[in-house]
Formats: sequence, structure tokens, C-alpha cells
Amino acid sequence: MGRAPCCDKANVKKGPWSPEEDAKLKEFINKYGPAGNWIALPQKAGLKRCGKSCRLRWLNYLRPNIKHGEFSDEEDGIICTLYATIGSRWSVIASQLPGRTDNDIKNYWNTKLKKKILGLNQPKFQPPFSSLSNLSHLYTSFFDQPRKPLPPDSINFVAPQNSTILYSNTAQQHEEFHAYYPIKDNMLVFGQNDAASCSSSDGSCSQISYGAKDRVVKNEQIGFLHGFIDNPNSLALEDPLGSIFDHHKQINIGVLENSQLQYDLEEVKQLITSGGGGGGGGGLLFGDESKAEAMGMYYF
DNA sequence: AACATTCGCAACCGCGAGGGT
DNA sequence: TACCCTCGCGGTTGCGAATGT
Repeated sequence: MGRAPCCDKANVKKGPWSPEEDAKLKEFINKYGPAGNWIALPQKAGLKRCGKSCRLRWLNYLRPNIKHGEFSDEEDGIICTLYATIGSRWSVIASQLPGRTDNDIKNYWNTKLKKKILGLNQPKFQPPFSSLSNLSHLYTSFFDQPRKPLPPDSINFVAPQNSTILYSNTAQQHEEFHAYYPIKDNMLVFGQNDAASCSSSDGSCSQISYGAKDRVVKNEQIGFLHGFIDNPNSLALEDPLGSIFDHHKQINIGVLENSQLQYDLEEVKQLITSGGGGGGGGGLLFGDESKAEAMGMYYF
């Protein structure tokens, strides 16, 4: 037995909305407000449409203050940053861009922005992040990977000073992780990398981080991706949690709940690029490409 | 000019979450 | 607490427009 349909499909119109339908929907909502029962709305408004269709039409097109047209560089930056942080949670991303809808952003990302970033053929050792386009060599690696959903409790924890936060992918790892990093104060902080675990004895870096902890903690406004590219060798030697981290390509992802972006693009870029900063931080380069690839690492 | 292909965007669909009963 | 119903989300589809051959 399948799910009951949300409306009578046989008597419902599909496809593009006509100006008359738009006018009816607008008029009804202006009169009675958008809140209430979307399923019952079409009948009340005299529309032969599914309630879900009405809702979508209103939210994505008819609602006041909807912004159409080109995205600005600043919006591009915000979308990129948030996508790197939280993945394809378009509604969350849309909440940071007034006037833009999740559908709009999703379409923009899939058709333009992704290509804009990924389509650029950047040399591998370009100095990172001198402009937005230079994000490409970083994002290429991330976007090639399937995005994992946030674990339900990946928000709301505070990591101790000078520690590495890691989101582990198995239940057991997750348990160990939270045993090590207690949840408190209804706040998430992305940790500044532990200097010891950042650099291995041969000088290569095993981690990257985006965003400096002091900025995040101080402002409590924005969380950035804290990426982790593990080097099992250096971790085993230098990180007390190395045993947990012995899988390649683990990425810790989180975002402050109800966060508000309050940085301009330059600051966002700055945050992204300031993986280091203040007492040991992330780096980007592995010393040896073939070694990195053999170990299944990202390589920049 | 005609046809094929690609692109961009609006709309659809199915699912999970959450509230109400 | 189990079930039902609606909402909201993210992935996908379909179609007209634009571009290429």
C-alpha cells in the first residue's frame, strides 16, 4: 500500500501557472494570509491546483520581496561558504540570503555556480584564496565527494581549547567522539587545530581547517567547515585520537544553529583562508603528491 | 533555415519531521 | 503511543529558450 496522494490528481492542473491563476492565489493570500492549510487553500481560492503546488508557487515566485536575477559576488561567496560548511541544505543557505529562495539557490548552484568554481583549471599549488575563483582547487576535492548529512547531534557542542573536532562516520566513532568532546552550553565551536596534530615530523600537514576558533567563539555567529584530511602516520604518532581517525577523507561538518552571517565577503574569505592563525592551525599542502594519492588523501 | 543539443528554471515528487488527536 | 495529516525539504524532471551544427 502506497502513500495516500496529497490531492485528487485527476482533477488537478499541472504545469506552468497562468497569470489568472497567479492572480487568484495572490488575491486569496493577500486577503487571508499565507498561513493555514495549504491543502485546503486551492478549493477555497477556486484553483484547480494541488496545495503543494500553490505553496511552492507562492514561496518561490509570488511572495513579496522575492529577488530575481543575477546573484552578486557576495551572494556567491556566501553560497560557496555555506555549501562547503553544511552541504546541500538549501533552505538554510536561503535563510542567509534575503529574497532568495531555496529553489533559486539550488538551481543557481547546479547550473552555474558549481561550474563557475569547478570549471576553472587551477594549478595545484596556486597560493590559496587570493580571490573567489581560487577556491576552485579546494572545492573541486570536496564536491567530488558525496555529501554526508549532518549527524543529528553535530550541533551543540563545545570543544576544548587546542583540540581537533571530528565528526566520525560510524556510530562507535561517534560515541567515542562525544565521550571526548562533551556537549554543553547549546553552542557549537569549530576547533582550531591542535598544533601537534597539524604537522607531522616530516613537515607535511595532515589537516586543513577553515575559520579560526577565536572568531567563531567570539562572535558566535558563523560556523565554518572544519575539514580534516588525515594522515594516519602523523596522527597515530601525534594525535591522542588517532585511533579514531584512521580512515581517510573524514570531514567534520557543523554549523551554528540559527547563525547569522555578519561578515562581508572579504571577511568570509579571510576566515576561510585563516585555517592557521593564533597558535597552530591547519595547512593545506601535502609534501608528496604520489604518497598522498596512494594514501587516499586529498591533495592540493 | 532546419534540426539537434544544451542550458536554465519552474514545477513536480516522494520522503521525513513534527504536531494534533 | 500509534496513527493521521500537513508542511517543508531536497532531488529530479520537463519544457521552452538559447546555442551549435
